[in-house]
Amino acid sequence: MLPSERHAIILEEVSRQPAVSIRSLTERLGVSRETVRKDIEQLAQENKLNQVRGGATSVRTHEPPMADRTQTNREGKERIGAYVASTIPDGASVIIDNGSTTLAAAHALAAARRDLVIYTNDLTIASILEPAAATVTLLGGRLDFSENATMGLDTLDHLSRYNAEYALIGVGGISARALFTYFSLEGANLRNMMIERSQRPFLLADSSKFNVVGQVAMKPLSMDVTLVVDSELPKGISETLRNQPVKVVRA
Amino acid sequence: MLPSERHAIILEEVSRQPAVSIRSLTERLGVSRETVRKDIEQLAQENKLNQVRGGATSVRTHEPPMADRTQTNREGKERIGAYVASTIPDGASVIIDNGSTTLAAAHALAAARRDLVIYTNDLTIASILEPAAATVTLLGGRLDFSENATMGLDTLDHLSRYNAEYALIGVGGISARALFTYFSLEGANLRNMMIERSQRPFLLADSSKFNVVGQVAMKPLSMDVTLVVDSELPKGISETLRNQPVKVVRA
DNA sequence: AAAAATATTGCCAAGTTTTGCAAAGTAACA
DNA sequence: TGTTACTTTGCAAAACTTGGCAATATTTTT
Repeated sequence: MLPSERHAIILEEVSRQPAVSIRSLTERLGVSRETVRKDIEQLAQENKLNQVRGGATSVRTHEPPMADRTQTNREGKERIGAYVASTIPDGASVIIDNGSTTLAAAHALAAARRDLVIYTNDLTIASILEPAAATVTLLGGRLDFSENATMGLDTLDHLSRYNAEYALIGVGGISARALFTYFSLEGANLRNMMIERSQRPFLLADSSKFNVVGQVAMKPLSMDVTLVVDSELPKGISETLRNQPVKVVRA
Repeated sequence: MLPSERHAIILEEVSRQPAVSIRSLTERLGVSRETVRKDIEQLAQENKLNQVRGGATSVRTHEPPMADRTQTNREGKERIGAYVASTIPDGASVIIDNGSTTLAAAHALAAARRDLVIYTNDLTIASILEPAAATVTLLGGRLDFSENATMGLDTLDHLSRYNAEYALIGVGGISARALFTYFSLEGANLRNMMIERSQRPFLLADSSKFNVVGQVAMKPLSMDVTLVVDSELPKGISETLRNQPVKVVRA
């Protein structure tokens, strides 16, 4: 393996992903840790990438604006994310919707898994999952800038062509009165179809969603789903769920 | 083994792979290290390949990564962008492909226009155009991370449902020999359809694309297009264009 | 939550291998 | 014999590996 070859490969990796580790590069390139480190050092001096502890990051400033939602009950979202990442095996196909909880799950997947086949309407999630994905398919449609995700009939139509093993779906609210609810019809329709298009759908709801009622209810569940929560469900809700094909898991 | 035979083999190897080592060539050719080195030295002088320590690399197989391309001939790209922004009226519908030249055009449009209806496969362009757009439709498909754009059959299929007044389309290269070329078949197919799907297609080519030949040629033009350039076209190219339905505009 | 144990990483200094370069040597051929 | 093409040789420079150690993260234990 020629030095110039290595440099090209390193740059390619770092342009495809936000970051690469020295560890992974030593395997990929078949050279020692030090050599990789020096390669990175060189490339960093040419401003082709940023050298960071343990590896390198891409030089481009591609930092999407993070909504406030990401911060509410962050720890709970991370626990939920870690749980689903441990459940989904390498190489699985996964549908992921847009939202702050699914974003946390995407982070966990990106760190833990490989060779996933991803379908998502969320641009941020699509970018994050690069290191863990064999392919990422972005669902087309009208772009909703506040969500940084696609929406609308085109998105539904595009999704309808796929089938995946897993689906990760956030909820707008979960309550005894209306069960799973969302804040827009488009969002509810999309999530309904995502459930139908997967063999093992996971609904993700951190505690900030408990007893929240959105304007649009989800269609009655036609298949078994797993609800992943970060803390115990309020009594009323868990009792209502008994009559539903919902298995509750506490992460 | 004749020198010319060796040269042919070396060039073939280097065109098949991004790089070859002297070591591997000595085995393949059955000659000494020094002979191979001198062969490479000669070929490098003829610009048939690049000499690097330990071997040789192909003179250019891939399009340079996006980060670099945005910088090459930036001023020219900006002039082209300003021109198309002045041509396209408020409220128009526009198809835009992914690329550094179209990115510059998107910047200009974002600053100057209102209420546009945008269709694009480029995530960066989609984000940039938020202030200028009534709606942005992102074409779905497999995400190409190096381009930050969607590609593939799904993208073609999604695009096929739309019609727009304008299209802004970059080229990989423009030459007298092969006319408009791209560096991937997927990219060429997508651009072909973009032209067909618009009433007034614009091809954008800054001077860094002149006399560059990509691997894939564009389909013969079936309708009138406007080619926007930032400086005078080389003689050979402009003469070849006389027989084509191409109107050339210098921005 | 703090502290201790463990693992990872950066950096440096040998030591080894590979490579580039130049000069001398050899073989083939007219 | 002289020319050309290639090989061989020798050496210095560059590249790569190895091992050690300190700094920094991470995990486990308390």
